[in-house]
Amino acid sequence: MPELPEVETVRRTLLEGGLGGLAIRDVQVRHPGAVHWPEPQRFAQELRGSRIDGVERRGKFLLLRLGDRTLACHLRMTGRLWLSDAEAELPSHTHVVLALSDGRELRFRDVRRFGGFTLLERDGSMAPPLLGRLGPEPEDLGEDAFTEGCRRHARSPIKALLLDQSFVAGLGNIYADEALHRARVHPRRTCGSLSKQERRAVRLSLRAVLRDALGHRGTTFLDFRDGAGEPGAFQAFLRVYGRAGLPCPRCGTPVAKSRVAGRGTHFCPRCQPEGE
DNA sequence: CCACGATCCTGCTAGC
DNA sequence: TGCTAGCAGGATCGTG
Repeated sequence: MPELPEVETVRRTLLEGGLGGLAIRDVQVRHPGAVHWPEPQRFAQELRGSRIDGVERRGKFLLLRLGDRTLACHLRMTGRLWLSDAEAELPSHTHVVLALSDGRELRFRDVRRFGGFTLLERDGSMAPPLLGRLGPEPEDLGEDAFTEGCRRHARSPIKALLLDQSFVAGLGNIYADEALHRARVHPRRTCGSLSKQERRAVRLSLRAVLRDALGHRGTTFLDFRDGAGEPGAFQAFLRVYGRAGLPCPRCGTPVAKSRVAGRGTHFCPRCQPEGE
């Protein structure tokens, strides 16, 4: 499940692969559900001939700058976006293919079909609603904003707040669990119950775990591949996510798993006590 | 406004 | 061994 470090790794590898400056020569929409706006025919028509001036990221959105327009892509659960030789076999579930001016292709594949593209209109309308109300990047999440978020959602578990993209952009299930473990805060603790020190620990842990994960080019738990088709390496450094029953690397207590905020949630019952 | 459950989708796997 | 029910979850929508 691509989160901030994975999407940023895709962005960097697409640029390293030379995507910047190429033009889109042709557009093939093989599954219409992968194009959220506009209708596939107009989508293809409008992209044809556009030059890719840059590749940016905001939260978990990849943003391809095309002159005065922007093509937004969200990978959701299983989306992949990568540069490929046109001759390479087309994998199953490849929903969109952009033929590029150097003969290669930018391909989008998404087994679970949750992800896809939105072409942002020049006037800013028809952006994915979320894109307009994304919270700050984790690096820019300050103490005051964190405190305010905890006040507004005082009765929610802290994990739910971390997953709320309008509070902070880019976190998903893996890094929410990992950050809370580093901060020694139980995922079910309510936002309103956190002390100033605990809020600070969570906020700084977010930055730390995302920085470490980016340094290892993201986590490949099942599906993730970067813009060159390569997996990440951070899965070897996960402390709780996907490690139910295995020893906590800090204290040796078996990692527990339960449901918090409707999500599978991993934590160390000793390092992250639920009470207090 | 806020909290939470259902929903989408397909592949994997635990369990019978 | 083979089948199936349940699980995985990011974001949205509807309900209370």
